[in-house]
Amino acid sequence: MIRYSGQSRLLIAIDCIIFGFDGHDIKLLLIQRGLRPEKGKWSLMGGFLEPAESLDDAASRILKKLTGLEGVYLEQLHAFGDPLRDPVERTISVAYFALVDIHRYEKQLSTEYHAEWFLLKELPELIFDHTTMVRMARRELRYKAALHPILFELLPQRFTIPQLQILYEGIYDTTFDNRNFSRKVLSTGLLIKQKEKDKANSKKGAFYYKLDKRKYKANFQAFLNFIPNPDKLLL
Amino acid sequence: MIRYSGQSRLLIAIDCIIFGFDGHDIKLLLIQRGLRPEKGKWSLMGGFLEPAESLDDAASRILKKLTGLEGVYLEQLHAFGDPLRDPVERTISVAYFALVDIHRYEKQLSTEYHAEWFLLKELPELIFDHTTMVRMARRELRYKAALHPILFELLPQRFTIPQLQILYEGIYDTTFDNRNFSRKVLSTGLLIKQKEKDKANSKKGAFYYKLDKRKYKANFQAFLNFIPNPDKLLL
DNA sequence: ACAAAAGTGTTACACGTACACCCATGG
DNA sequence: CCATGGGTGTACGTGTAACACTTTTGT
Repeated sequence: MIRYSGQSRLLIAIDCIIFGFDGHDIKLLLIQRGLRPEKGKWSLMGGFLEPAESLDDAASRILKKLTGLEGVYLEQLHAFGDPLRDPVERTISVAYFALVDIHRYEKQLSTEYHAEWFLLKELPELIFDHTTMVRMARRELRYKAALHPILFELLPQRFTIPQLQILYEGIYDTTFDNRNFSRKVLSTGLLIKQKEKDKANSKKGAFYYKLDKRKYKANFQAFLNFIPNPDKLLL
Repeated sequence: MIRYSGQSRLLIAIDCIIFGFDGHDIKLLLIQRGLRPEKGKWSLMGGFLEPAESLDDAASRILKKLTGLEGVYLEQLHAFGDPLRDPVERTISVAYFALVDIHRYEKQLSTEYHAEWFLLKELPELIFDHTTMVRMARRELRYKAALHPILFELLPQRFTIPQLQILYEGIYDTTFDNRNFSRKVLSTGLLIKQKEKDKANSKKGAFYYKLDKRKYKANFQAFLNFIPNPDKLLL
Protein backbone atom coordinates (compact mmCIF):
# COMPACT_ATOMS: atom_id res chain seq x y z
CA MET A 1 0.00 0.00 0.00
CA ILE A 2 1.27 3.42 -0.94
CA ARG A 3 1.13 6.06 1.76
CA TYR A 4 2.31 9.63 2.16
CA SER A 5 5.64 9.42 3.92
CA GLY A 6 7.08 11.50 6.68
CA GLN A 7 3.78 12.84 7.97
CA SER A 8 2.26 12.35 11.36
CA ARG A 9 -1.19 10.90 11.78
CA LEU A 10 -3.68 11.99 14.38
CA LEU A 11 -6.88 10.92 16.04
CA ILE A 12 -10.10 12.43 14.74
CA ALA A 13 -12.93 12.90 17.18
CA ILE A 14 -16.49 13.98 16.53
CA ASP A 15 -18.35 15.97 19.18
CA CYS A 16 -22.05 16.72 19.05
CA ILE A 17 -23.68 19.82 20.47
CA ILE A 18 -27.26 18.67 20.90
CA PHE A 19 -29.92 21.34 21.38
CA GLY A 20 -33.41 20.72 22.62
CA PHE A 21 -36.44 22.79 23.62
CA ASP A 22 -38.94 21.70 26.24
CA GLY A 23 -41.53 24.41 25.62
CA HIS A 24 -39.94 26.85 28.02
CA ASP A 25 -36.20 26.63 27.85
CA ILE A 26 -33.43 25.75 25.47
CA LYS A 27 -31.42 22.81 26.66
CA LEU A 28 -28.26 20.96 25.85
CA LEU A 29 -27.70 17.24 26.17
CA LEU A 30 -24.50 16.34 28.01
CA ILE A 31 -22.97 13.11 29.21
CA GLN A 32 -20.68 12.16 32.00
CA ARG A 33 -17.38 11.20 30.53
CA GLY A 34 -16.53 7.55 30.96
CA LEU A 35 -12.87 7.72 29.97
CA ARG A 36 -9.94 8.96 31.91
CA PRO A 37 -8.82 11.68 32.24
CA GLU A 38 -11.59 13.95 33.48
CA LYS A 39 -13.71 10.86 34.07
CA GLY A 40 -17.02 11.84 35.64
CA LYS A 41 -16.92 15.41 34.37
CA TRP A 42 -19.58 16.67 31.98
CA SER A 43 -18.85 16.53 28.32
CA LEU A 44 -20.42 16.72 24.90
CA MET A 45 -21.35 13.41 23.36
CA GLY A 46 -18.48 12.34 21.17
CA GLY A 47 -16.47 9.53 19.72
CA PHE A 48 -13.67 8.72 17.38
CA LEU A 49 -13.97 8.63 13.64
CA GLU A 50 -13.88 5.08 12.36
CA PRO A 51 -11.78 3.97 9.41
CA ALA A 52 -14.51 3.62 6.80
CA GLU A 53 -17.00 6.33 7.65
CA SER A 54 -17.32 9.93 6.56
CA LEU A 55 -17.44 12.75 9.08
CA ASP A 56 -21.17 13.19 8.59
CA ASP A 57 -21.77 9.49 9.02
CA ALA A 58 -19.75 9.45 12.19
CA ALA A 59 -21.74 12.33 13.61
CA SER A 60 -25.01 10.55 12.80
CA ARG A 61 -23.77 7.35 14.34
CA ILE A 62 -22.70 9.06 17.54
CA LEU A 63 -25.95 10.98 17.80
CA LYS A 64 -27.93 7.82 17.30
CA LYS A 65 -25.89 5.90 19.83
CA LEU A 66 -26.83 8.39 22.50
CA THR A 67 -30.36 9.37 21.60
CA GLY A 68 -31.59 6.57 19.40
CA LEU A 69 -32.72 9.22 16.95
CA GLU A 70 -32.20 9.29 13.23
CA GLY A 71 -33.00 11.89 10.63
CA VAL A 72 -32.52 14.84 12.95
CA TYR A 73 -31.03 18.12 11.87
CA LEU A 74 -27.26 17.81 12.01
CA GLU A 75 -24.71 20.21 10.63
CA GLN A 76 -20.97 20.51 10.79
CA LEU A 77 -19.95 23.43 12.93
CA HIS A 78 -16.17 23.70 12.97
CA ALA A 79 -12.98 21.71 13.30
CA PHE A 80 -11.00 22.26 16.47
CA GLY A 81 -7.32 21.49 16.40
CA ASP A 82 -5.41 23.20 19.12
CA PRO A 83 -2.40 20.97 19.81
CA LEU A 84 -3.13 20.86 23.51
CA ARG A 85 -6.88 20.61 23.47
CA ASP A 86 -6.85 16.99 24.59
CA PRO A 87 -4.19 16.37 27.25
CA VAL A 88 -3.94 12.64 26.57
CA GLU A 89 -2.96 12.76 22.95
CA ARG A 90 -3.32 15.22 20.15
CA THR A 91 -6.80 14.93 18.68
CA ILE A 92 -8.62 16.94 16.04
CA SER A 93 -12.27 17.31 16.87
CA VAL A 94 -14.89 18.06 14.26
CA ALA A 95 -17.89 19.48 16.06
CA TYR A 96 -21.45 19.06 14.83
CA PHE A 97 -24.58 20.64 16.16
CA ALA A 98 -27.90 18.89 16.26
CA LEU A 99 -31.43 20.16 16.77
CA VAL A 100 -33.76 17.58 18.22
CA ASP A 101 -37.38 17.53 19.22
CA ILE A 102 -36.90 16.83 22.89
CA HIS A 103 -40.17 14.95 23.07
CA ARG A 104 -38.94 12.29 20.68
CA TYR A 105 -36.24 11.57 23.21
CA GLU A 106 -37.32 10.35 26.63
CA LYS A 107 -35.32 7.17 26.96
CA GLN A 108 -32.18 5.87 28.55
CA LEU A 109 -31.35 9.18 30.21
CA SER A 110 -28.73 8.64 32.87
CA THR A 111 -28.37 4.99 31.98
CA GLU A 112 -25.64 3.94 29.61
CA TYR A 113 -24.05 7.34 29.10
CA HIS A 114 -25.35 9.15 32.15
CA ALA A 115 -26.84 11.73 29.83
CA GLU A 116 -28.76 14.71 31.10
CA TRP A 117 -30.42 17.78 29.69
CA PHE A 118 -29.04 21.05 31.06
CA LEU A 119 -30.42 24.51 30.69
CA LEU A 120 -28.31 26.23 28.07
CA LYS A 121 -27.99 29.17 30.42
CA GLU A 122 -26.79 27.08 33.34
CA LEU A 123 -24.25 24.67 31.95
CA PRO A 124 -21.76 22.94 34.19
CA GLU A 125 -18.06 23.14 33.57
CA LEU A 126 -17.15 21.02 30.56
CA ILE A 127 -14.00 19.11 29.67
CA PHE A 128 -11.36 20.25 27.23
CA ASP A 129 -12.55 22.97 24.83
CA HIS A 130 -16.17 21.88 24.88
CA THR A 131 -17.32 25.16 26.37
CA THR A 132 -15.82 26.96 23.40
CA MET A 133 -17.62 24.59 21.08
CA VAL A 134 -20.94 25.23 22.76
CA ARG A 135 -20.42 28.96 22.62
CA MET A 136 -19.71 28.79 18.91
CA ALA A 137 -22.70 26.54 18.30
CA ARG A 138 -24.95 28.91 20.17
CA ARG A 139 -23.70 31.81 18.11
CA GLU A 140 -24.17 29.91 14.89
CA LEU A 141 -27.68 28.94 15.88
CA ARG A 142 -28.57 32.58 16.50
CA TYR A 143 -27.06 33.52 13.22
CA LYS A 144 -28.79 30.88 11.17
CA ALA A 145 -32.11 31.20 12.91
CA ALA A 146 -32.26 34.87 12.01
CA LEU A 147 -32.11 34.02 8.34
CA HIS A 148 -33.48 30.53 7.99
CA PRO A 149 -36.53 28.75 9.39
CA ILE A 150 -34.31 26.36 11.26
CA LEU A 151 -35.81 26.43 14.72
CA PHE A 152 -38.79 24.36 13.66
CA GLU A 153 -36.43 21.43 14.02
CA LEU A 154 -36.63 21.87 17.77
CA LEU A 155 -40.41 21.70 17.93
CA PRO A 156 -42.79 18.78 17.73
CA GLN A 157 -44.68 18.25 14.50
CA ARG A 158 -47.63 20.13 15.90
CA PHE A 159 -46.96 23.40 17.66
CA THR A 160 -48.52 26.79 18.30
CA ILE A 161 -47.24 30.21 17.35
CA PRO A 162 -46.82 31.24 20.99
CA GLN A 163 -44.64 28.16 21.52
CA LEU A 164 -42.55 29.13 18.54
CA GLN A 165 -42.26 32.63 19.89
CA ILE A 166 -41.07 31.42 23.27
CA LEU A 167 -38.41 29.43 21.45
CA TYR A 168 -37.23 32.43 19.46
CA GLU A 169 -37.26 34.58 22.55
CA GLY A 170 -35.13 32.02 24.30
CA ILE A 171 -32.62 31.88 21.50
CA TYR A 172 -32.24 35.65 21.36
CA ASP A 173 -32.79 36.22 25.06
CA THR A 174 -35.34 38.93 24.50
CA THR A 175 -39.06 39.39 24.00
CA PHE A 176 -41.02 40.12 20.86
CA ASP A 177 -44.38 41.68 20.20
CA ASN A 178 -46.60 38.62 19.93
CA ARG A 179 -49.00 40.25 17.47
CA ASN A 180 -46.33 41.14 14.98
CA PHE A 181 -44.53 37.89 15.53
CA SER A 182 -47.43 35.70 14.55
CA ARG A 183 -48.16 37.77 11.48
CA LYS A 184 -44.55 37.69 10.37
CA VAL A 185 -44.28 33.95 10.82
CA LEU A 186 -47.54 33.29 9.03
CA SER A 187 -46.59 35.58 6.17
CA THR A 188 -43.83 33.13 5.24
CA GLY A 189 -46.53 30.72 4.14
CA LEU A 190 -44.61 27.87 5.72
CA LEU A 191 -47.26 26.93 8.26
CA ILE A 192 -50.44 24.94 7.83
CA LYS A 193 -53.17 25.73 10.31
CA GLN A 194 -54.74 22.79 12.10
CA LYS A 195 -58.27 22.52 13.40
CA GLU A 196 -57.41 21.88 17.03
CA LYS A 197 -56.26 24.36 19.60
CA ASP A 198 -53.82 24.01 22.43
CA LYS A 199 -55.69 25.07 25.54
CA ALA A 200 -53.02 24.17 28.03
CA ASN A 201 -51.53 27.61 28.15
CA SER A 202 -54.47 29.93 27.76
CA LYS A 203 -58.20 30.05 28.02
CA LYS A 204 -58.78 31.10 24.48
CA GLY A 205 -56.40 28.50 23.17
CA ALA A 206 -53.88 28.82 20.36
CA PHE A 207 -54.28 27.02 17.08
CA TYR A 208 -51.85 24.28 16.29
CA TYR A 209 -49.80 24.51 13.12
CA LYS A 210 -47.73 22.09 11.13
CA LEU A 211 -44.79 22.87 8.96
CA ASP A 212 -45.32 22.69 5.21
CA LYS A 213 -42.32 20.46 4.56
CA ARG A 214 -42.27 21.08 0.85
CA LYS A 215 -42.17 24.83 1.17
CA TYR A 216 -39.81 24.53 4.09
CA LYS A 217 -37.24 22.71 2.04
CA ALA A 218 -37.72 25.00 -0.93
CA ASN A 219 -37.41 28.19 1.13
CA PHE A 220 -34.22 27.50 2.94
CA GLN A 221 -32.36 30.37 1.30
CA ALA A 222 -31.74 33.77 2.74
CA PHE A 223 -33.29 37.17 2.14
CA LEU A 224 -30.73 39.73 2.98
CA ASN A 225 -29.44 43.25 3.00
CA PHE A 226 -26.54 45.15 1.46
CA ILE A 227 -27.47 43.77 -1.96
CA PRO A 228 -30.45 45.09 -3.93
CA ASN A 229 -32.30 41.92 -4.88
CA PRO A 230 -30.86 39.24 -2.66
CA ASP A 231 -33.73 36.83 -3.06
CA LYS A 232 -33.04 36.41 -6.71
CA LEU A 233 -29.30 36.22 -6.28
CA LEU A 234 -28.43 33.72 -3.59
CA LEU A 235 -28.95 30.47 -5.44
CA MET B 1 3.00 8.32 27.33
CA ILE B 2 -0.68 7.54 27.67
CA ARG B 3 -2.64 7.30 24.44
CA TYR B 4 -6.16 6.37 23.48
CA SER B 5 -6.02 2.72 22.51
CA GLY B 6 -7.66 0.87 19.69
CA GLN B 7 -8.30 3.90 17.50
CA SER B 8 -6.95 4.62 14.08
CA ARG B 9 -5.03 7.77 13.30
CA LEU B 10 -5.26 9.71 10.08
CA LEU B 11 -3.48 12.36 8.09
CA ILE B 12 -4.82 15.89 8.37
CA ALA B 13 -4.43 18.15 5.38
CA ILE B 14 -5.16 21.85 5.05
CA ASP B 15 -6.33 23.24 1.72
CA CYS B 16 -6.63 26.92 0.94
CA ILE B 17 -9.16 28.45 -1.43
CA ILE B 18 -7.50 31.75 -2.29
CA PHE B 19 -9.66 34.45 -3.86
CA GLY B 20 -8.36 37.53 -5.59
CA PHE B 21 -9.78 40.44 -7.60
CA ASP B 22 -7.89 42.22 -10.35
CA GLY B 23 -10.30 45.10 -10.88
CA HIS B 24 -12.42 43.24 -13.38
CA ASP B 25 -12.71 39.60 -12.46
CA ILE B 26 -12.67 37.35 -9.45
CA LYS B 27 -9.85 34.88 -9.52
CA LEU B 28 -8.62 31.83 -7.72
CA LEU B 29 -5.00 30.91 -7.08
CA LEU B 30 -4.17 27.34 -8.01
CA ILE B 31 -0.99 25.31 -8.12
CA GLN B 32 0.19 22.39 -10.13
CA ARG B 33 0.41 19.43 -7.85
CA GLY B 34 3.94 18.21 -7.31
CA LEU B 35 3.12 14.88 -5.67
CA ARG B 36 1.91 11.69 -7.20
CA PRO B 37 -0.79 10.76 -7.91
CA GLU B 38 -2.39 13.37 -10.13
CA LYS B 39 1.00 15.05 -10.42
CA GLY B 40 0.78 17.99 -12.80
CA LYS B 41 -2.94 18.48 -12.37
CA TRP B 42 -4.30 21.68 -10.89
CA SER B 43 -5.00 21.78 -7.22
CA LEU B 44 -5.66 24.06 -4.31
CA MET B 45 -2.64 25.04 -2.30
CA GLY B 46 -2.40 22.64 0.60
CA GLY B 47 -0.20 20.78 2.99
CA PHE B 48 -0.24 18.49 5.98
CA LEU B 49 -0.84 19.60 9.52
CA GLU B 50 2.33 19.51 11.53
CA PRO B 51 2.55 18.03 15.00
CA ALA B 52 2.74 21.21 17.03
CA GLU B 53 0.58 23.67 15.13
CA SER B 54 -3.10 24.51 15.31
CA LEU B 55 -5.32 24.31 12.25
CA ASP B 56 -5.39 28.07 11.88
CA ASP B 57 -1.63 28.27 12.17
CA ALA B 58 -1.22 25.60 9.55
CA ALA B 59 -3.48 27.47 7.16
CA SER B 60 -1.53 30.68 7.70
CA ARG B 61 1.75 28.87 7.18
CA ILE B 62 0.60 27.29 3.95
CA LEU B 63 -0.80 30.53 2.65
CA LYS B 64 2.42 32.32 3.44
CA LYS B 65 4.52 29.64 1.86
CA LEU B 66 2.76 30.17 -1.43
CA THR B 67 2.06 33.87 -1.49
CA GLY B 68 4.50 35.33 0.99
CA LEU B 69 1.57 37.17 2.52
CA GLU B 70 0.69 37.49 6.17
CA GLY B 71 -2.27 39.04 7.89
CA VAL B 72 -4.71 38.30 5.12
CA TYR B 73 -8.30 37.33 5.70
CA LEU B 74 -8.43 33.62 6.39
CA GLU B 75 -11.35 31.64 7.67
CA GLN B 76 -12.08 27.99 8.21
CA LEU B 77 -14.64 26.76 5.72
CA HIS B 78 -15.34 23.10 6.36
CA ALA B 79 -13.75 19.76 7.13
CA PHE B 80 -13.92 17.18 4.36
CA GLY B 81 -13.64 13.57 5.36
CA ASP B 82 -14.99 11.24 2.74
CA PRO B 83 -13.07 7.98 3.19
CA LEU B 84 -12.13 7.86 -0.48
CA ARG B 85 -11.42 11.51 -1.13
CA ASP B 86 -7.68 10.94 -1.40
CA PRO B 87 -6.91 7.72 -3.27
CA VAL B 88 -3.45 7.32 -1.73
CA GLU B 89 -4.40 7.19 1.87
CA ARG B 90 -7.30 8.35 3.94
CA THR B 91 -6.86 12.03 4.71
CA ILE B 92 -9.13 14.53 6.42
CA SER B 93 -8.86 17.94 4.83
CA VAL B 94 -9.77 21.11 6.63
CA ALA B 95 -10.42 23.76 4.01
CA TYR B 96 -9.82 27.46 4.57
CA PHE B 97 -10.70 30.33 2.33
CA ALA B 98 -8.56 33.41 1.98
CA LEU B 99 -9.25 36.84 0.51
CA VAL B 100 -6.15 38.59 -0.75
CA ASP B 101 -5.45 41.88 -2.41
CA ILE B 102 -4.09 40.56 -5.66
CA HIS B 103 -1.81 43.57 -6.05
CA ARG B 104 0.13 42.66 -2.95
CA TYR B 105 0.99 39.43 -4.65
CA GLU B 106 2.98 39.64 -7.86
CA LYS B 107 5.90 37.38 -7.05
CA GLN B 108 7.07 33.89 -7.67
CA LEU B 109 4.09 32.97 -9.81
CA SER B 110 4.80 29.79 -11.70
CA THR B 111 8.14 29.33 -10.00
CA GLU B 112 8.34 27.09 -6.99
CA TYR B 113 4.74 25.94 -6.94
CA HIS B 114 3.74 26.67 -10.51
CA ALA B 115 0.97 28.84 -9.18
CA GLU B 116 -1.43 30.68 -11.42
CA TRP B 117 -4.50 32.86 -11.09
CA PHE B 118 -7.56 31.46 -12.85
CA LEU B 119 -10.81 33.18 -13.55
CA LEU B 120 -13.28 31.82 -11.03
CA LYS B 121 -15.70 31.25 -13.87
CA GLU B 122 -13.24 29.26 -15.93
CA LEU B 123 -11.50 26.90 -13.59
CA PRO B 124 -9.68 23.84 -14.83
CA GLU B 125 -10.48 20.41 -13.55
CA LEU B 126 -9.12 19.99 -10.02
CA ILE B 127 -7.84 16.99 -8.14
CA PHE B 128 -9.77 15.02 -5.53
CA ASP B 129 -12.73 16.92 -4.10
CA HIS B 130 -11.22 20.35 -4.61
CA THR B 131 -13.96 21.42 -6.99
CA THR B 132 -16.49 20.74 -4.26
CA MET B 133 -14.42 22.82 -1.87
CA VAL B 134 -14.30 25.72 -4.28
CA ARG B 135 -18.02 25.55 -4.87
CA MET B 136 -18.69 25.64 -1.16
CA ALA B 137 -16.24 28.51 -0.67
CA ARG B 138 -17.88 30.49 -3.43
CA ARG B 139 -21.27 29.95 -1.88
CA GLU B 140 -19.99 30.97 1.53
CA LEU B 141 -18.43 34.09 0.10
CA ARG B 142 -21.71 35.13 -1.47
CA TYR B 143 -23.48 34.45 1.73
CA LYS B 144 -21.12 36.37 3.97
CA ALA B 145 -20.66 39.25 1.57
CA ALA B 146 -24.37 39.87 1.58
CA LEU B 147 -24.31 40.46 5.30
CA HIS B 148 -20.81 41.60 6.15
CA PRO B 149 -18.41 44.11 4.64
CA ILE B 150 -16.00 41.33 3.83
CA LEU B 151 -15.18 42.05 0.20
CA PHE B 152 -13.02 45.02 1.10
CA GLU B 153 -10.39 42.41 1.86
CA LEU B 154 -10.04 41.82 -1.85
CA LEU B 155 -9.37 45.46 -2.69
CA PRO B 156 -6.27 47.58 -2.30
CA GLN B 157 -6.16 50.06 0.55
CA ARG B 158 -7.32 52.80 -1.76
CA PHE B 159 -10.25 52.05 -4.05
CA THR B 160 -13.20 53.72 -5.72
CA ILE B 161 -16.88 52.95 -5.34
CA PRO B 162 -17.21 51.85 -8.96
CA GLN B 163 -14.38 49.37 -8.37
CA LEU B 164 -16.18 48.04 -5.34
CA GLN B 165 -19.34 47.75 -7.35
CA ILE B 166 -17.64 45.76 -10.08
CA LEU B 167 -16.41 43.40 -7.40
CA TYR B 168 -19.87 42.92 -5.94
CA GLU B 169 -21.33 42.47 -9.37
CA GLY B 170 -18.76 39.80 -10.07
CA ILE B 171 -19.52 37.94 -6.86
CA TYR B 172 -23.24 37.92 -7.52
CA ASP B 173 -22.99 37.70 -11.27
CA THR B 174 -25.40 40.54 -11.83
CA THR B 175 -25.48 44.32 -12.17
CA PHE B 176 -26.56 46.96 -9.72
CA ASP B 177 -27.79 50.50 -10.09
CA ASN B 178 -24.59 52.47 -9.57
CA ARG B 179 -26.35 55.47 -8.06
CA ASN B 180 -28.04 53.47 -5.35
CA PHE B 181 -25.02 51.33 -4.79
CA SER B 182 -22.72 54.18 -3.93
CA ARG B 183 -25.25 55.71 -1.59
CA LYS B 184 -25.87 52.44 0.18
CA VAL B 185 -22.20 51.76 0.64
CA LEU B 186 -21.50 55.26 1.87
CA SER B 187 -24.42 55.12 4.27
CA THR B 188 -22.60 52.44 6.25
CA GLY B 189 -20.12 55.10 7.33
CA LEU B 190 -17.28 52.65 6.82
CA LEU B 191 -15.53 54.62 4.10
CA ILE B 192 -13.28 57.64 4.34
CA LYS B 193 -13.21 59.83 1.27
CA GLN B 194 -9.79 60.75 -0.11
CA LYS B 195 -8.83 63.89 -1.95
CA GLU B 196 -7.60 62.24 -5.12
CA LYS B 197 -9.63 60.77 -7.91
CA ASP B 198 -9.03 57.79 -10.08
CA LYS B 199 -9.22 59.04 -13.64
CA ALA B 200 -8.18 55.83 -15.31
CA ASN B 201 -11.70 54.66 -15.96
CA SER B 202 -13.64 57.81 -16.65
CA LYS B 203 -13.24 61.42 -17.60
CA LYS B 204 -14.89 62.80 -14.53
CA GLY B 205 -12.93 60.50 -12.28
CA ALA B 206 -14.12 58.65 -9.19
CA PHE B 207 -12.97 59.58 -5.71
CA TYR B 208 -10.76 57.16 -3.87
CA TYR B 209 -11.87 55.85 -0.51
CA LYS B 210 -10.18 54.08 2.33
CA LEU B 211 -11.76 51.72 4.79
CA ASP B 212 -12.27 53.03 8.31
CA LYS B 213 -10.61 50.06 10.00
CA ARG B 214 -11.96 50.87 13.42
CA LYS B 215 -15.56 51.00 12.30
CA TYR B 216 -14.96 48.06 10.03
CA LYS B 217 -13.92 45.83 12.89
CA ALA B 218 -16.69 47.14 15.11
CA ASN B 219 -19.42 46.67 12.49
CA PHE B 220 -18.79 43.12 11.53
CA GLN B 221 -22.17 41.95 12.82
CA ALA B 222 -25.22 41.31 10.74
CA PHE B 223 -28.37 43.30 10.12
CA LEU B 224 -31.03 40.85 9.27
CA ASN B 225 -34.61 39.88 8.74
CA PHE B 226 -37.07 37.53 10.45
CA ILE B 227 -36.23 39.04 13.84
CA PRO B 228 -37.54 42.47 14.87
CA ASN B 229 -34.41 44.28 16.04
CA PRO B 230 -31.58 42.13 14.78
CA ASP B 231 -28.90 44.76 15.12
CA LYS B 232 -29.26 44.82 18.85
CA LEU B 233 -29.49 41.09 19.19
CA LEU B 234 -26.67 39.43 17.31
CA LEU B 235 -23.81 40.15 19.66
C1' DA C 1 -68.03 39.34 35.13
C1' DC C 2 -63.39 39.29 34.81
C1' DA C 3 -58.71 38.12 33.77
C1' DA C 4 -55.53 36.57 30.58
C1' DA C 5 -53.79 35.03 26.47
C1' DA C 6 -54.63 34.93 21.25
C1' DG C 7 -55.16 37.40 17.52
C1' DT C 8 -56.93 41.61 14.13
C1' DG C 9 -56.82 46.40 12.37
C1' DT C 10 -54.58 50.52 11.69
C1' DT C 11 -51.11 53.77 11.29
C1' DA C 12 -46.44 55.91 11.09
C1' DC C 13 -42.26 55.53 9.30
C1' DA C 14 -37.75 53.64 7.67
C1' DC C 15 -35.76 51.78 3.90
C1' DG C 16 -34.99 49.99 -0.74
C1' DT C 17 -35.67 50.95 -5.47
C1' DA C 18 -36.28 53.51 -9.65
C1' DC C 19 -35.21 57.10 -12.33
C1' DA C 20 -34.76 62.20 -13.87
C1' DC C 21 -31.24 64.94 -13.76
C1' DC C 22 -26.78 67.40 -12.75
C1' DC C 23 -21.48 67.27 -12.65
C1' DA C 24 -16.75 66.96 -14.37
C1' DT C 25 -13.68 66.24 -17.91
C1' DG C 26 -11.02 64.40 -22.04
C1' DG C 27 -11.18 64.10 -26.74
C1' DC D 1 -19.42 70.76 -27.20
C1' DC D 2 -20.63 66.35 -26.62
C1' DA D 3 -20.01 61.66 -24.99
C1' DT D 4 -19.06 59.18 -20.87
C1' DG D 5 -18.99 57.68 -16.46
C1' DG D 6 -19.66 59.64 -11.57
C1' DG D 7 -22.81 61.19 -8.55
C1' DT D 8 -27.23 63.90 -6.25
C1' DG D 9 -32.27 64.69 -5.56
C1' DT D 10 -36.54 62.97 -5.15
C1' DA D 11 -40.68 60.20 -5.41
C1' DC D 12 -42.88 55.94 -4.74
C1' DG D 13 -43.91 51.56 -2.67
C1' DT D 14 -43.06 47.72 0.46
C1' DG D 15 -42.18 45.90 4.86
C1' DT D 16 -41.60 46.56 9.84
C1' DA D 17 -42.77 48.21 14.36
C1' DA D 18 -45.95 50.11 17.57
C1' DC D 19 -50.09 49.84 19.74
C1' DA D 20 -55.38 50.30 20.39
C1' DC D 21 -58.66 47.08 20.35
C1' DT D 22 -61.44 42.66 19.79
C1' DT D 23 -62.04 37.63 20.57
C1' DT D 24 -62.37 33.49 23.36
C1' DT D 25 -63.05 30.95 27.36
C1' DG D 26 -61.89 29.05 32.24
C1' DT D 27 -62.64 30.33 36.79
